[in-house]
Amino acid sequence: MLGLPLIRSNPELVIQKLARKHFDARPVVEQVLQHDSERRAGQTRRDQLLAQVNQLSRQVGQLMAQGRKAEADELKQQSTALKQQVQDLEHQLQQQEAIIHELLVRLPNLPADAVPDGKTAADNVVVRSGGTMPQLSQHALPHWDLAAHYGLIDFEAGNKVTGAGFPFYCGAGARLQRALINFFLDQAVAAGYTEYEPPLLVNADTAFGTGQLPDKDQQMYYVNADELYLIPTAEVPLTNIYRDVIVEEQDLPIKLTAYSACFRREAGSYGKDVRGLNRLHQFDKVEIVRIDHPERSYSALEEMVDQVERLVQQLELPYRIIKLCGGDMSFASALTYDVEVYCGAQQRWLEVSSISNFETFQSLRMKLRYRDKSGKTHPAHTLNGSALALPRIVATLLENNQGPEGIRLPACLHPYAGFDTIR
RNA sequence: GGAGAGAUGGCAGAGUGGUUGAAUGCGGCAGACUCGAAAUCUGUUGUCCUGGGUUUCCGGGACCGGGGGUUCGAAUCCCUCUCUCUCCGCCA
Repeated sequence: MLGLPLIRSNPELVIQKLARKHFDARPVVEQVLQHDSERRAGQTRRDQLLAQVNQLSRQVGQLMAQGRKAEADELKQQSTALKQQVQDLEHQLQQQEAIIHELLVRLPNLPADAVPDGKTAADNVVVRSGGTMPQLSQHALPHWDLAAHYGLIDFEAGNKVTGAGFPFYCGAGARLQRALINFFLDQAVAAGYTEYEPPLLVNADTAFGTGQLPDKDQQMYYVNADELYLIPTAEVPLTNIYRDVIVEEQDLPIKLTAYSACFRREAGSYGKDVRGLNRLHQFDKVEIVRIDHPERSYSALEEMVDQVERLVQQLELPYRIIKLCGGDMSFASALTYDVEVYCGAQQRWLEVSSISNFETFQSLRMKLRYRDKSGKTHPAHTLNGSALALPRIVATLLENNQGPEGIRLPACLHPYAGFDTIR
């Protein structure tokens, strides 16, 4: 969420920047300002009254110690009279704080200045691209046909056992999953990220901290009996390790990585978008998370993009890196790069990674701060990215590398898979 | 799942109604000693909200797991929730 001091000191800037995300912030900002000034006035009054109460209580204590009970009783009555006022003010303050919080939580993050103008995905900007486009024959098959032909993925069994979007990987297909996960994790560790294995279920505070709650609750699977959410990405548990934490400035950056299964309800998706591996309810992903100093967070973002770029290069896939425009960015992000790979048989670009700087948006929600040399605390910047999400990588590897002898794997995967071609 | 114990500042650990934001120790920071370090000594050391001055300043308030209550006054008493530990049961 945005910080109250920012809104207080520069409401027009907030409104203006959120307009670039095509969000009309004016009504919310104005309400925030009004409730905030009322709240502060209320607090001042409450604090004054409480100071009196505290004063009286101290005097009562002294009088009692001296055995001057009658005088003490008189002061007690004065204090009791103040108490009702304090309680009323207290109640008002709590209400006001709740309202302000509700309002603040509805405001998206401000886009960075580097974010391109635009409303939809069509306005995104291709930053750079690489790799060579596959030369496939007319008879090239989409990955779902290839997966069936080589016995790599059993969609039907998944449908029966769970439902659509929960496939089984089998044989070389399962082995390929494991190979990719290990390759990605090894690469992340080599880049200085500490490997974690996170819980797959998280509580509501955690889901709130990274911004999944309250607005994206329909995208998460929810376990009623225990009030827990299945994670849509390892970002959620990883970043929340640092919820309510103050880190020392010299300990930044903090770099975390984890493999996890990810669960998404994907309500509202349909058609070719959900065919085969294109969009699943459960999928595997290696995530990288970084907590960094505000001055360094944008160079950190570039580093993370480079890291992901090296992965798709090693996988020998044609790719492009895209900077999302204001209208296409997520609620919590200040700047997002997507990495897409070209999937030859389907003849379409598929998003395999999304790398974002959230600046202080998540930190303010989860009270993640760092302490500078002078001892002051400031919200840290948080970033994360997929490095990488597996299903669309698998789809693209299968489609682009198909040939008469089978499906070739890129060299980087040979030691991990234990084979170089799927036959 | 059953029974019991507990949750205090970065850590350890006192504190059962009255200047207690909280003893003591460790750690951290600053200073003294030292060529330097160790040891020793001295001082200092939490977070958040808020008023005023407005770079280091001065005040008010809140916070001893979360929430609620009793009281003039609660870390201390009561209720409730969560979590941790020990024992029993079950189990990968």
